[in-house]
Amino acid sequence: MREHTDTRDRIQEIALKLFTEQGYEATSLREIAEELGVTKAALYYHFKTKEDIVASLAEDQQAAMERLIEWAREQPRTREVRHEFLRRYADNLYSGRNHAFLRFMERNQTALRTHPKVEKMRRLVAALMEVFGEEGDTTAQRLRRSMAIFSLHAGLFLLNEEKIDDAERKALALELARELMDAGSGPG
Amino acid sequence: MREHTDTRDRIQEIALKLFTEQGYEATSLREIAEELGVTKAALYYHFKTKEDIVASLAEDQQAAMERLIEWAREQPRTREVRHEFLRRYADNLYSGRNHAFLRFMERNQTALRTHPKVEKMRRLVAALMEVFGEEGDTTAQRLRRSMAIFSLHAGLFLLNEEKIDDAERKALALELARELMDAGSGPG
DNA sequence: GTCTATACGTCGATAGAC
DNA sequence: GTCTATCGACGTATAGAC
Repeated sequence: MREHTDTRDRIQEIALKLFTEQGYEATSLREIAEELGVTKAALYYHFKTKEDIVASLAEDQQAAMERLIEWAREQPRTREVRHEFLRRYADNLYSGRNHAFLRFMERNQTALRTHPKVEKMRRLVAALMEVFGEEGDTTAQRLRRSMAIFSLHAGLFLLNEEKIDDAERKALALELARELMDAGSGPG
Repeated sequence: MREHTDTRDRIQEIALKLFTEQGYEATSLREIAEELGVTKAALYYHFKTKEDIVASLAEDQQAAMERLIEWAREQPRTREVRHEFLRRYADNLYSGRNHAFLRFMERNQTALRTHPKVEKMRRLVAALMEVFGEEGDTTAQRLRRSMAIFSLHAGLFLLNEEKIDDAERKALALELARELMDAGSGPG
């Protein structure tokens, strides 16, 4: 599909790290190149533009989220399915670069507001929040379902001072997400 | 205390709007000046630097939050006090520029990470989340108290598609915040 | 694939006239 | 208080050698 060099992967890794730590606009291609040990021009061999680096990062995560939404739509509307849905999303989040990418998105919402792939990701997150929504739901229920997804995102960084490992963090965030999801759904 | 011209106030208003909509770094002083109908140089008469505009916006909100934390520390640790605390914070948030400023902070976390007044504000938000913490609290409880504050911040923009007014939005966010705060506190 | 060199724009900020 | 004019630094991006 695409040529897959080590350098390309390292650019993604370093870019995501610096974008998250310092901000998207505040991070120049010069900085990325420096940390990588090459010049700016080398980056342009692997990526057409700065935005293109973000696009490449969004692509993997997008596929995973689309698959999860597709899965959820085919399932019966039961409490067990909703819990399994949250578990799958948490597994996805807490593995690989996925959580790092979502944190980057959340911390740089405005800077990335016109980025097509980021807009797509925002719509997918919104879809996650609504996939178990039904006709007669109240606004109070919608709020709780949204906050269920949100608590998974927030879990990792809200508890960063605690002396616990990621597995426990994930379990705690997931437990709260289930409570909120149950409170935001009808019976059954 | 300080000379208080109309222009100074309009600069704050327009800057906060553009910073929130477009991002802090993505908004140039030229844009602010243009929307105001003056030149960049005029801005520099009212504010020493770009960061100084942010600092001025933080100051009002900081005072209100410090007062609220001070108040909470003097109260007995009861359920009624915690609910009153949330109500006061929500009143503060949903009035004036306070909520707009916090949204701006959340959406531009990384770009503002080294800004002294913004760091101070982050510490104050953390203090709000911990002000009802006690010695033997579990991590699960801490997470719920944090999410209680967070749900007040999130309430306004998570429900932006709903056809309800701000008063109802506030009431719904407050109700969820109470649930989370109760779940994150000991009995009494 | 990576380099040097550079084009070209915009940024924040300042000097000095009015 | 606001202007014109300008500075130096840095940004993204490209051309062309190796």
